[in-house]
Amino acid sequence: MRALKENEVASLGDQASRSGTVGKAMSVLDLVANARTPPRFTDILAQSDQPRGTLHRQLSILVDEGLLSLNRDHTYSLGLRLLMFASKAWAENQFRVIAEPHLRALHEATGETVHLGVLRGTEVIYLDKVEGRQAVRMYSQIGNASPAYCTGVGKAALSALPDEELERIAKTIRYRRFTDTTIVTPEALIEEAARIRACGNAFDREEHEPGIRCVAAPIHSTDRSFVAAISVTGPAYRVSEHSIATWASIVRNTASDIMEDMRVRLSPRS
Amino acid sequence: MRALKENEVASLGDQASRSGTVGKAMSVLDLVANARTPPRFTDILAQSDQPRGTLHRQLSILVDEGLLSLNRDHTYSLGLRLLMFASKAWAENQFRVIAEPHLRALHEATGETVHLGVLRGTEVIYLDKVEGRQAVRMYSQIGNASPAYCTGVGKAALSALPDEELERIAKTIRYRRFTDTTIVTPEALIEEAARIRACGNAFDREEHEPGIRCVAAPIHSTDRSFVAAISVTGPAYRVSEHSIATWASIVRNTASDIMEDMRVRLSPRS
DNA sequence: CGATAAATTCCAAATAATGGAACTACGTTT
DNA sequence: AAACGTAGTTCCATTATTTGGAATTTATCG
Repeated sequence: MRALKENEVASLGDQASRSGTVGKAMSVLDLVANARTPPRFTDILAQSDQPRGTLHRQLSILVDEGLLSLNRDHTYSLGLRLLMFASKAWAENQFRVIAEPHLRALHEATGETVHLGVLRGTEVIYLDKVEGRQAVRMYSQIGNASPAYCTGVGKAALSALPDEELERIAKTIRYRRFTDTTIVTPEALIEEAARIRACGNAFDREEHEPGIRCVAAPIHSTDRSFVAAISVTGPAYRVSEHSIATWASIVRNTASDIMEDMRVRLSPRS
Repeated sequence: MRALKENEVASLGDQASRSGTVGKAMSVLDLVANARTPPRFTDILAQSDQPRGTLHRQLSILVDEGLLSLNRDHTYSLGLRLLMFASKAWAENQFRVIAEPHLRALHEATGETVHLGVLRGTEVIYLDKVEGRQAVRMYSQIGNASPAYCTGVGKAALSALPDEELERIAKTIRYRRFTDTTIVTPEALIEEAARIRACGNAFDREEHEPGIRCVAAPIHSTDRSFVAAISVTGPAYRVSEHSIATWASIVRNTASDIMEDMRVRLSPRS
């Protein structure tokens, strides 16, 4: 059994395998989702802390429910029902709906790719994306989770958290150096958040991927229980430091327009 | 408790609320997903056959797991974790990956929107879409479920089912007349499937939406345990009956190319 | 402010999940 | 071809989780 102490904060971010049946089922889904290649029963068993019989039954249930699919070669992949759920989750997400026209406007103004991401634990989940030529696959990015500490959207969102929350999360993160400029300590991250609060923008200066530059600005609900961010991103060869600096205020303004719209449209009784 | 007889086929398609804890949880998700507007606790309670206490705890668990989110006004919406799962489900779906280049080629050849959908019970779920101008929102369609009996992709997929399966499903469907030409009886649907089998193409002649025309062709695994279809769709004002007829063979050929690719790449040990 | 409805908490009873072991299917080696 | 090993599946008494009615707290409206 998974050692899980009294004070189980079990905050999301890592694979939280709670005591409940649903939680266990989700842990199994996570295992399948995070596998490099569709795992076989034994592969999942090795990763999981559950006995054979139990795991097997859980998998069967997930397959029956359409959350997993069992391929002919006995490997498991995520099921189509998840797509159905996600499609509705996305289409009906009020925040996304409200932000959408602003994202389009921001794209018009800058000509570069615009992202909308929300913070979930130590990660940002991309909720929307507006780009010009559809060079990359559509659906790409949306739903993707990236580390918050080394992306423009992520750092902007973190900066909007209350101090204690920020500190707690900064300590929770397991830092990994992606490039020379990646932030790799809680202290540096908290400092960076202070800078972002001061100027209103987060910058990603090739901290996650070399060759990618980005300006972002935070968005939050009035009580900060919900934080998100928008960004403009582009390849370094096309987007100079100067362009980035120029866009900073437009991005900030777009962010506050979105917040204003949220305040109005998500007020008491909408 | 939900009356659910001995012979509970409980085939998917309608909201299958099984006995298991996970099944119940998914039923709750379905209720939220199918609500017109984010439901409050009481709204869900009214739809659900569960007692207050039980339902409330289930909702709490789903919120904790990130499958639902509880908005400030006490309404529930689908959670972001579903987006994360779906994003991986989509990106890693082998069938979709294999089909993708063929869909692109088909779009090049026709200039109209190409869809890829798989059959799930009485519905088709759109797995991919290739279109020219990104007039409509990206993400649109993908993950959407539509009735199989009145869409090109759906009818094509149904035609690929073994006879007994087709018959069983034809009887399960609850038909609804969308337009003048909508098929509304099991018999008519089975006849239509026979026609599709004979010529290799399904046509949607404004059966679901007026003003929309479509040619489709079925795709299936060798054992037909998995059936899908592709289609070319366009507005009637731009796409004549004649264009549709012209594209029929290209669509069929694309479908068989995809099947061939599947046979090769999804063979015993890939 | 008081009244009413909605949301949340509680805990003994009911039920579903557990997990070790036994069994089957399949592919590999001698 | 038989024996072996590995991967997958089934079984059922035990155990832990879910259940659900009622009581409590919190929000909403006149």
